Amino acid sequence: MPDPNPSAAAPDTNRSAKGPGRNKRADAQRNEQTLLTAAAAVFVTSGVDAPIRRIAAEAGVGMGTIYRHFPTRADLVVAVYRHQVDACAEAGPRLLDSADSPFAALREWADLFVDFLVTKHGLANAMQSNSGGFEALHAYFLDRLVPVCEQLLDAAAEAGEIDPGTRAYELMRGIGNLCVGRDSDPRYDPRRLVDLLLKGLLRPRSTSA
Amino acid sequence: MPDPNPSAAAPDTNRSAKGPGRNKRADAQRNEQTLLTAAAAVFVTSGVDAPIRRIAAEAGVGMGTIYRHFPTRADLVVAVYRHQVDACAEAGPRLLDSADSPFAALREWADLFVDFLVTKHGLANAMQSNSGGFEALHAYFLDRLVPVCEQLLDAAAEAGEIDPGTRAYELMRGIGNLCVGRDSDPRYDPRRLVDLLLKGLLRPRSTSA
DNA sequence: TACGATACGGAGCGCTGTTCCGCTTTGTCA
DNA sequence: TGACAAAGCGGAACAGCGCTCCGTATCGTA
Repeated sequence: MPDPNPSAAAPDTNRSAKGPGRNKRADAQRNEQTLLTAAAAVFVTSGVDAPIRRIAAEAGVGMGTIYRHFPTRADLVVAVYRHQVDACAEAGPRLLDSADSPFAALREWADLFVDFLVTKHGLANAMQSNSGGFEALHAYFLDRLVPVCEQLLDAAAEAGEIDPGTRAYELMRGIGNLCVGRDSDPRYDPRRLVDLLLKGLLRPRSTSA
Repeated sequence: MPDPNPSAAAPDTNRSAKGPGRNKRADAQRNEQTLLTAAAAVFVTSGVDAPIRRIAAEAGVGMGTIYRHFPTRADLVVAVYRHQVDACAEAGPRLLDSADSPFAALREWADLFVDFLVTKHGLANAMQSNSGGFEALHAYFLDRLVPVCEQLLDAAAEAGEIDPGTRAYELMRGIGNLCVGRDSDPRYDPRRLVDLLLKGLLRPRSTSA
């Protein structure tokens, strides 16, 4: 959690009143984080309509805890969304350090990104009402993630692994489009196609060039 | 789930093969009609997601009867849709005979049409999957209803109640658009606006001209 | 350490979709 | 006409869900 954003009274972009509890008890804060992670995992496998019970079980908490932190399903989905955006954004630089190469980092990052898209697409359905808030979240998504993706692309290009020229927005949108459709048709695995897309970025290996 | 659903496959001009059961027992045929009428009424007040129990109660039948006739909710919604289209189409000429004037007939017809739109809009949500079948149903809707509306408009124009020129498709689409949104906000009553729209067609009464 | 305040867990309620089977109605045939 | 299989009906019963409520456990503080 690199950005705990402690007690500052600054005009916080958001969460000033609702976000990760500022004055909450330690266990409550822990549970909130646990819930966000667990919900994200469940969303990936069962969609954003997964039973509350299942999410509670995954997190190892009672249902009451979920309802206390996130009174409505939309609240939970939105919170997971933001959490995932943040996690994805923070993962970029970290992967760049830990992975074998910038391109490897990009592939790992894309994997996280695909997980996140499940939540993102589910969000649209879960928020048919207040579409205004949805657009704000989309803007947040772009602000945070495009630069990270850009950074990964640049690093890979600088390392000579891929040709420069492909832009982050375009790539992210392409990945996003590959992931539309909530069916679990075994004949269509978005992840496989995303990997293909990424491999397409690669320059021919020097051995063959 | 590529379900081999025969009802959505062929947009049969009408009931030649699937409609009100040809070889069914008399009581079964009666029940099917009763159900279609009852479901339509419930849809208007509670939307297409109304509990099956409520529809069964409205029709005065058991739940088993609904499931026997319409295995899935989509089946029921589609059947109601067709039924409503037919009813609306047949009501046009009848109202022209029975109402005080062609314009009065048009207003009454519009009232039926607004009821029907609830089902129509619900249909889009209920058929997110096989959108192909949906387009076929929409075509059926246009084929059957536009001519009827045209007839009503022409009759009113011929009687000198309204100015000629307004086309049926445009009017129907206008009414349809006034009815979007499923909220039961008391501040927005589509029916009131539709009535306004229709009054707008009227020529000034001869007394003032 | 002692004691509110805070948060937790999950049993319980009411609602839903869906199935299943004993009973009723219908159509037919002698 | 009466009898009898087949077709159809009703609704109890089951399973799964969202959501609430309150006795209990944990935390932070004096």
